[in-house]
Amino acid sequence: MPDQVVRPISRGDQCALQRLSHFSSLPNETRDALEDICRVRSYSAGQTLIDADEDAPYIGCVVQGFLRMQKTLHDGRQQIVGLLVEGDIFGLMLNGPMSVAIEAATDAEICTFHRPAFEALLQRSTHLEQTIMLSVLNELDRARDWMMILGSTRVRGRVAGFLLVLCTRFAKVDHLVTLRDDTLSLKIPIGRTDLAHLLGARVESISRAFHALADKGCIAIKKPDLIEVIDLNALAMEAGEEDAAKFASVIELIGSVRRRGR
Amino acid sequence: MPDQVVRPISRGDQCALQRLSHFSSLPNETRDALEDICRVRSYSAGQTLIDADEDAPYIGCVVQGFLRMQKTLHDGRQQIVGLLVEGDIFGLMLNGPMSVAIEAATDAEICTFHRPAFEALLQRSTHLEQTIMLSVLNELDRARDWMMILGSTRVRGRVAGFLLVLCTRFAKVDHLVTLRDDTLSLKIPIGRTDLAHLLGARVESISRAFHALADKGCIAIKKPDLIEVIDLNALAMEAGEEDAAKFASVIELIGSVRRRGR
DNA sequence: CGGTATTTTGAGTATCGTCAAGGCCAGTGG
DNA sequence: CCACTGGCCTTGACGATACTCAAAATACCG
Repeated sequence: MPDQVVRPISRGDQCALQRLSHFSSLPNETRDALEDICRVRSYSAGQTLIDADEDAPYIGCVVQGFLRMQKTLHDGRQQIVGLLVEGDIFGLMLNGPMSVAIEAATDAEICTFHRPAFEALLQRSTHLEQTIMLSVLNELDRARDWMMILGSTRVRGRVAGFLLVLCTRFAKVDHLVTLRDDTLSLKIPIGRTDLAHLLGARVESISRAFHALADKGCIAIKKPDLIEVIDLNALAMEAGEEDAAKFASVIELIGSVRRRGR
Repeated sequence: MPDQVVRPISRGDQCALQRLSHFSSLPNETRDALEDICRVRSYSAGQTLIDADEDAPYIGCVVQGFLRMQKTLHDGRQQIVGLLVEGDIFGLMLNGPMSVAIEAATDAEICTFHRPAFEALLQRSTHLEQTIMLSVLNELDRARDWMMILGSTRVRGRVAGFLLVLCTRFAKVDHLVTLRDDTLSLKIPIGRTDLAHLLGARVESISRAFHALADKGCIAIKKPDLIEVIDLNALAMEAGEEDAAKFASVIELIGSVRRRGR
């Protein structure tokens, strides 16, 4: 395995920090200070960024790619407790070491901040502190979304819920969600195995659930990791979602992104 | 249903804010300011504190009792995404209304803070902001614990995991966990129905899981809501927990509390 | 003591986990 | 160019588990 690439932020990267929505609203001086203590690291899929029960060596912010937060049980079973995407901040902790490991689910690029320097900056900048607070609150909300999904008794429901979360929370990320000729396409960023660990099921059940949803006419499986949403309402129904209304806005959002993009 | 009781903080309550571990470390002036904008409210079991998708009218802190955070699905199914206990803070939100409803699971007493006043105070006191940050990070950690539990494929495992969380995270609360003559007793603060909503299963499955754990010699069911832990290791095994070592410390903690208590 | 809510039990069916085998695809090396 | 290989996804069969519906037992409260 090649050594991870580490380099200071350079001219080409400066837009990187600005691109992340969290930091774009910061005053310039704070952002400059952040860039000073920022190093860019590249990881390849499968690499471990932070071991469980290890002091996180730094505070990180995902620039590109997907990370998985996971806990391992004594019997080797693994449970994914969250996905980190572009713009997400990790490595914050209360006191002791955090209890989750962080691995690259895909090739990934992240900004890292030396912990003491970052915390010092946090003290000085109320703006930054609020930004971080928002990030944490947002993550808490996402964690509750995962709980909702895991609460579904049927695996079909959990997979449907996952797809809907992809449509909403991850809509703005990369090119995961696209709308083309009125068909909504989803690129699933993680493999079936990870999906199984995330949704609390076995790989086979996940596979069967996908095909069951396809048979019901909710989705079409173009490739294992490329899903077309045929009937959003039916999908929401399977997930037990309260209302498909909130997805209409998503569609609109996607549409506007597309219009803006070309 | 009787009107909820609302009253300003009074002499007898002043210890309440101090008792909450979060606030005890605050500088006196900040705590005084908090007490100025604090009102005590009492709710009885089943009352709704905050509706979903409603702007939380205040920021709250549980003084006594249990609250449940829950989301309701269109089909009436409910999923509990967290329990709030003594010392927990709720009502913080990022922008829009929060997406969870909060109800009293038992009779409860809470401190409420007028939102604008609280947020103003938050601006002025870095100490308070850090306190809140810790609280949120802690809650995030708990949410991940719930995810771990929900990830268990067997209901038995989820119930076992719930009992262990009760031993650890809720150990310091009220008199939920007691050690008497070397037997560890747990008082389960919520009924089977809520438990089912929390663990993503049906009431009947929860009941069967309890009795299955009893048959295996892990626990003894004295009353439906009163459990004796017979074999902590076996329980941890059922939950798939990494290591029972971390529970040894809990036992010790309980022991010390008991010693201190009498 | 009665009345209600909660918990438990039972029987039948659907779903899922498990084990095993097969298929698809990309990269490798002949 | 093709066969081979390894990883991932899918499919099938079977046993274990959980959900559903219904009813009984228990606890709780006045």
